[in-house]
Amino acid sequence: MTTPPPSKASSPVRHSRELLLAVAGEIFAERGYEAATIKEITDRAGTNVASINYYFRDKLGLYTEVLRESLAKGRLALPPANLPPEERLTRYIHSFLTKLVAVGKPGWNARLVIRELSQPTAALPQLIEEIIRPNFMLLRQLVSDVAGVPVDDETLDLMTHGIHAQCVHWKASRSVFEYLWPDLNFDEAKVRRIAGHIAAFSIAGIRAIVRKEEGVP
Amino acid sequence: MTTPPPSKASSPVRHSRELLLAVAGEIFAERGYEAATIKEITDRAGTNVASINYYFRDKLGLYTEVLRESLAKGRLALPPANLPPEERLTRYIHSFLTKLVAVGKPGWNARLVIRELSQPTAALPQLIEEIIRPNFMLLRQLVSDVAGVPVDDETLDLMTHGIHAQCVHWKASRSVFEYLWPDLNFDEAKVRRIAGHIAAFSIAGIRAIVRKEEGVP
Amino acid sequence: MTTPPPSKASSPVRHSRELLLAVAGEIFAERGYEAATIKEITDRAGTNVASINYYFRDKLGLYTEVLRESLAKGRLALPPANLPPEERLTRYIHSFLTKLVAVGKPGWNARLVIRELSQPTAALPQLIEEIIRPNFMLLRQLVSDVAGVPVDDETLDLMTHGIHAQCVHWKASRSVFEYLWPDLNFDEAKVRRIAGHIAAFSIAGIRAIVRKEEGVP
Amino acid sequence: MTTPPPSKASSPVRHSRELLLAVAGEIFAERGYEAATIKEITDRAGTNVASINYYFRDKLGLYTEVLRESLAKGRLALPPANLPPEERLTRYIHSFLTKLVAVGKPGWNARLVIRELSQPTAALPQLIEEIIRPNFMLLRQLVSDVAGVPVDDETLDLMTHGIHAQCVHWKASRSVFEYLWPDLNFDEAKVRRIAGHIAAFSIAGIRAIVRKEEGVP
DNA sequence: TATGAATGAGCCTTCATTCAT
DNA sequence: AATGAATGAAGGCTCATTCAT
Repeated sequence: MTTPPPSKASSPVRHSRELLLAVAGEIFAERGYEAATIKEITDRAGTNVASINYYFRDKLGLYTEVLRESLAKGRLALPPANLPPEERLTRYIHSFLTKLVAVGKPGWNARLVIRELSQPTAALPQLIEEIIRPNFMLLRQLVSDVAGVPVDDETLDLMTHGIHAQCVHWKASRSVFEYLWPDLNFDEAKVRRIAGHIAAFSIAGIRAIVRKEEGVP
Repeated sequence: MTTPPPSKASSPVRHSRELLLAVAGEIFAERGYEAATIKEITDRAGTNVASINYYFRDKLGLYTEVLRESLAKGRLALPPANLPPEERLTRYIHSFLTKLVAVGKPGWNARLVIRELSQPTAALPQLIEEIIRPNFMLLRQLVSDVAGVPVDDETLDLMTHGIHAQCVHWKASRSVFEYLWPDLNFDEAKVRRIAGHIAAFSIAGIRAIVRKEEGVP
Repeated sequence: MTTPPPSKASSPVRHSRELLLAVAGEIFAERGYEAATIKEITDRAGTNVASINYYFRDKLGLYTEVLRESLAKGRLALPPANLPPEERLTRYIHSFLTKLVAVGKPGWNARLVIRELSQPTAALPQLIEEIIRPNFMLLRQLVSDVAGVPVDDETLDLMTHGIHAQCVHWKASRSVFEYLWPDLNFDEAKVRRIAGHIAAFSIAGIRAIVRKEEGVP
Repeated sequence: MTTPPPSKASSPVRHSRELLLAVAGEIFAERGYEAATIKEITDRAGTNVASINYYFRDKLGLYTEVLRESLAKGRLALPPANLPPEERLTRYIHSFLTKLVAVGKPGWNARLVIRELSQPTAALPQLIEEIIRPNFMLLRQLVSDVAGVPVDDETLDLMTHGIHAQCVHWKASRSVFEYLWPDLNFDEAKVRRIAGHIAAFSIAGIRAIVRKEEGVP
């Protein structure tokens, strides 16, 4: 067989390949895996349909590669450890939300991930292991810190899910927002407002749940 | 054009049509509109591909009809007005959650709706107007009642979104749960537990937000 | 089997059948046999698709019946024998032309025949035997009378074809006329003008041919 | 869109494309647009149904291209100007007739054009502008020359139509000839005989009409 | 390194036809 | 006397994939 093309090496000129990935990201996010056609992708990238086979073996190979690029950008970092827990949680929520919806970001990274959740492909496990679970564990730790006292696992999970859900919602339901509130745009002030709200709302929630668990009336 | 077959009339024998709708619901929810094939649908329903044309004109007509049936089942009702606000909110959350994830329900109704959100078709506006907005307004009223005092619109919206998000999450992220916690099953006790948690968590959140708005330390 | 429906009997009420024939005539002439659909025919006639099977066995049966009705209307008669030959020929041409293009006639009878010629079906032989050949023989006789002297068969045929062609042309090329001369309409005066022209033109042609055959310089 | 394959360039190897066009010409002429199937065309050409999409986008694209090729072959030229008008007209008729029916020619070019007239598609206007009108104007000029004196427009048109009709008739009614005179074949002698007849017949007609217009008894 | 040419497989749709009622 | 329900067959079209160059 012919020598397959380099898969990761940083060769000097990999123009077409990069271009294909960028274009494919947009189109997969826009149309979904099934509805996207490699013809549209290669047309918009200015290459031949055969280039997909050349660079990525097939359509699924292209999709997988696109998704992997999204993953790399989806990981979140913990805020500085020296801050108070509430502040750390607030900052985490803010950076999560920023990654999801802030203007100026290429929106398709997150949209692709959202779509994968409602219409999983073979790539789902990798997605979960590489970003969803790690991010969840981070958030779980922050929630635990805010609680301040040991909380049983199930309760901790429930609270973490709740906060996670409140963030993801703004991306997942975007089509509804665009329909119901066409003027809504996620500039920096708006993102800060929402993040602040979720944090305050949830911190109160955490405290209440903890108090109840401890039997405090 | 002649009148194809009746669209709503309760004639005594409409076996094939009903069957097709049920089967199509499952398959559309499972695979998505694009990936679903009418051949698979008609095979599983034991009819001929031409039956789609006969009953629903084409694939999109079938999908539209399926979605419409889901809509009819998606509307929620307000809990009894004589209960205290917190209890009413709790009950609303519980019935919402039940509709979304409870075992024994044909899960595809809600899954279809979730999917529409991440991959909207022309049917989205109808979906929004007929169930999403009405349900949102109901929940918004309940939140307002729990707050007890007038709250500005934006804050009220944010709180409502937060609660809504915490509920929907359990359906929207189901594929993740099935992967991470394969044993998780939404029996009645589990649903009650989750609903109770969301309610307690959120009621505390609402109160905190309200206090903060009022300038109470 | 069930008793087939009466095929020719003048039963009191044969509404649907008549209607189907009329509608089918228009549609077959308009679209051609292949492109016409029995659904469109039955829709426009207000009956069920199965009615075709009931009355005419199948699509071809319907077409055949329609064509036969056209045939019955396509036969021409000889003008009175006591007129001079030139006058008889002129009148024949006029009545032929009238049948073909005159306003007020349901145009599809002739159009159907024209179409059959360029796209013959199994019905062609019947069409030829029942109207084309008889009409041709009539015209041939008139040409012979105008010639006045015996003419060899081939020449007689050529002349007859020529006159026939000049008449049919106005129907066969109608789509071209409608495009090039949109205002052209075949009212009585116009038809008379054209018929008069063809007659005069052809009578001169016949005489010239005859003279040449006779060796007259 | 990308540039599909080149449409006119004379690349060295365009085997499949040419073959498809030739085969399609025959089949469209034989069956008509509706009744022709791309499967039959590609089978006979030894290619895959998808090749139609590759080369011509779809069935209509193929048909359009086939018709365009026919157009290019349908234009007639004026006979040498130094000949007497009668001789020029005779030659024109002969070359027209040759193009229409002479043996050895791929008969489908003209048959396709005839068919377009009785069953017009969207391609009709182009057909008229590119060959019918130009040819008509040529013939009209020749008729005018034979007349020798100015003739009013309507009369000139009528005479031109008459001659045109006499020629086209041999192609348009071919199915009738094949039925009534199975032995008839259009060898060179026969075509010459017919052309000579039409010319002589029509020249006499022209002269007679002109005389009548001038009031000569 | 990259692509033009070509195709197999499969999908949606249409349509004439049938049959029980 | 007529039709509602249903379907087999086939058609056009699309699309991912391959392979020689």
